Amino acid sequence: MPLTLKDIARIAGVAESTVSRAINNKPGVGEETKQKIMKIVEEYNFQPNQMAQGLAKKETHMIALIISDISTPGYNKIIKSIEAVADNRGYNVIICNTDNNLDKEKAYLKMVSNNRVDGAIIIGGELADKNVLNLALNKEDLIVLVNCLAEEMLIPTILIDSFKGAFLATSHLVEQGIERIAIIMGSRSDYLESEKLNGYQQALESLDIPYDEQYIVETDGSREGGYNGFFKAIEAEELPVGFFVTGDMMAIGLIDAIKTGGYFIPDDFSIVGYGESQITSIINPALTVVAEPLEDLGLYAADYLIKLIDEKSPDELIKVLDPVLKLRDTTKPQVK
Amino acid sequence: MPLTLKDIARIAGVAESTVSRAINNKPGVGEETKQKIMKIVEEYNFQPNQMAQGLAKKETHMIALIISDISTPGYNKIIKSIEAVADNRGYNVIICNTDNNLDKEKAYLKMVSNNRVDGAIIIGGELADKNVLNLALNKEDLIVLVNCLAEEMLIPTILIDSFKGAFLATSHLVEQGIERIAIIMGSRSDYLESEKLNGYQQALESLDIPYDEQYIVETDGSREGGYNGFFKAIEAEELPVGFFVTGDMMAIGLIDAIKTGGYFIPDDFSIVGYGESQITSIINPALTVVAEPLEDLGLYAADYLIKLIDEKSPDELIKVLDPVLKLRDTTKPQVK
DNA sequence: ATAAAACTCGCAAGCGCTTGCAAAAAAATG
DNA sequence: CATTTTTTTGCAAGCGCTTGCGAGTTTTAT
Repeated sequence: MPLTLKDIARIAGVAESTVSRAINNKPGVGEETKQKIMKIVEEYNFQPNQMAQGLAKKETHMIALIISDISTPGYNKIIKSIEAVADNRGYNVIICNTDNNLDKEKAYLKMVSNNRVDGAIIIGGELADKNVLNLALNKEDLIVLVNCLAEEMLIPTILIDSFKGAFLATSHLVEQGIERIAIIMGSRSDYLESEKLNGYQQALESLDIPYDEQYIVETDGSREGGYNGFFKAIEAEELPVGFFVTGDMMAIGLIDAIKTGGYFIPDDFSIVGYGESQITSIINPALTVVAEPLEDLGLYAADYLIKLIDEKSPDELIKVLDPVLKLRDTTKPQVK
Repeated sequence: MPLTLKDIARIAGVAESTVSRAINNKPGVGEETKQKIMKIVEEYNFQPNQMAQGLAKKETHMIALIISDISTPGYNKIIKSIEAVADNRGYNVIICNTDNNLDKEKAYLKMVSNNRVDGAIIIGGELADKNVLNLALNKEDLIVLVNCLAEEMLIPTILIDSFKGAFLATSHLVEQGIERIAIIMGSRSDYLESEKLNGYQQALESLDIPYDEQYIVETDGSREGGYNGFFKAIEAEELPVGFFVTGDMMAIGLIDAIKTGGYFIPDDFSIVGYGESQITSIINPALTVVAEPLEDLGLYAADYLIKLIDEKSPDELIKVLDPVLKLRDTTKPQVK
């Protein structure tokens, strides 16, 4: 049976309130008494009951981490960094896997409006459903969105600049001497995907390279999608020689397809991927990618949320992080 | 401001206690009153304050998930399945990444002895440090160990039969007509690794194949370890033609090494890996592995812990799950 | 009909902590 | 030294819920 405040108070020969104040560094307790109390707290390794504290203070020191699917490659990095800063600031993070189930999502969001957690971080795609958010949340609920956007809702959001990433990727291919570049992407209706498409287009445009709809292959984002995407892409009148592929799994499929076709990378085709799951560095050849700073993403998100909770409102509502190009083995300068 | 029990009681025109009993399905409240109350609860979407409930009942409905490193490939599967059953049974899981830091681990374990969570699941390697466990835990603390062993401590444990897995792997290689099999493994001092070594030996022995210390390569378990392991292994007098490699990352390194050496898989060397991170199915050639039923692992662990919490003590203290062989492309029958 | 048993329900205490307020003690002032 | 000011401390209420117990009500048995 753990010790209680009362026990400590009795041992120290002071009132509970004094102990409480001492522990929480509140003013109104003499230096001497404080020392004495802290020594006892130390000695008995006293830790206040979080439930009671939560009840009294109406804060839980917990944040919810709402994700559609924990196993998404790369997300573990985000989770890890979120956990790290949370832990560091005295918060626990409880993980909420929604399996893309709106009901589960709503239920989890309810946790924040019911003050079961102090706030929530929502990661990923379809989650930022406006209706769901509207329905489940109150005005004063604290949440931050990561890598997804709930337009018009004025919800703090951290995201990685997909446009810039795509721009980088495409420019890089062009710099290698490639002009016929196909983009293998997920659904255009996904905001982040459409941003990538924009970046791709802009890059081409700014380099005076004609843009050709034939080179745009929309897939379901899966490995198979990438695989089939290759064969779709090479149906174009002029064979594309560069690929910008917007997702890890698609990239893997694409590489499979290219190899299956008997071609070589990067000799026959150059590829730039997008994302930074471990996988891409492991496959052979190692994929040149636009890497997302996932740790930073988690870091900012957690920091932001905790600032919100501590009522130190952060500066910007939307924080955009820059991706960086990681050169590996799927691109190389073309010899003309 | 969320509704409270008192509000509901007022609305329903009954006492708080009655509402409480109704909500918790406790006896002592008439069917009619109960209906009425439940209707109101429904209508107002009332959810009891978890803090208060926790305080009063001394249970938190939270379990801690203590892991050395969340990003370990494959662990996301365990986490996901744990979260799934926890959610299903009305528990939240809070994740605790220790970074292999014993102090952090101790701190997290304190959460259970301080009743901040109802129990904990500890996943993975060095965590089951007897001293730490002893120090941090009380007799009545509820924890279950996953894939690690705290000998002599009588702590419920779920693990995957490494011995059997290694046995399977080795036998499979032998069945392909391979006799000179090297094992690329992590540290012998790791319990699970040593079990794998045992399984390997036993398999050879049972098939009357001589066992040769030269074929045993101990590494640090990393990708580089696997890479270097290959070159170490082929120093043997007689070239091994089969490899049993006990970890994903090592397997990747090993494959790299073999390719670098200009050899082909599975023509020159056959490989059986161990583990079931996504990675192994993605690399080329896809790795034949002893797959660990990670989802089941999480599932059992969570179920076990919650049973413990609900005081329905499960049958066995130690549950051993069987791994299965997944045939892919790194082994094939040898033509003699 | 009345006594006994069986339910239903409400009162009130308590879970362990925080915090406003007042009392007591210490320090500063005239 | 008395008085005011400041600091230190303790009392007690309250956070929202659970639960033992007793009062009130209904049912069953006699």
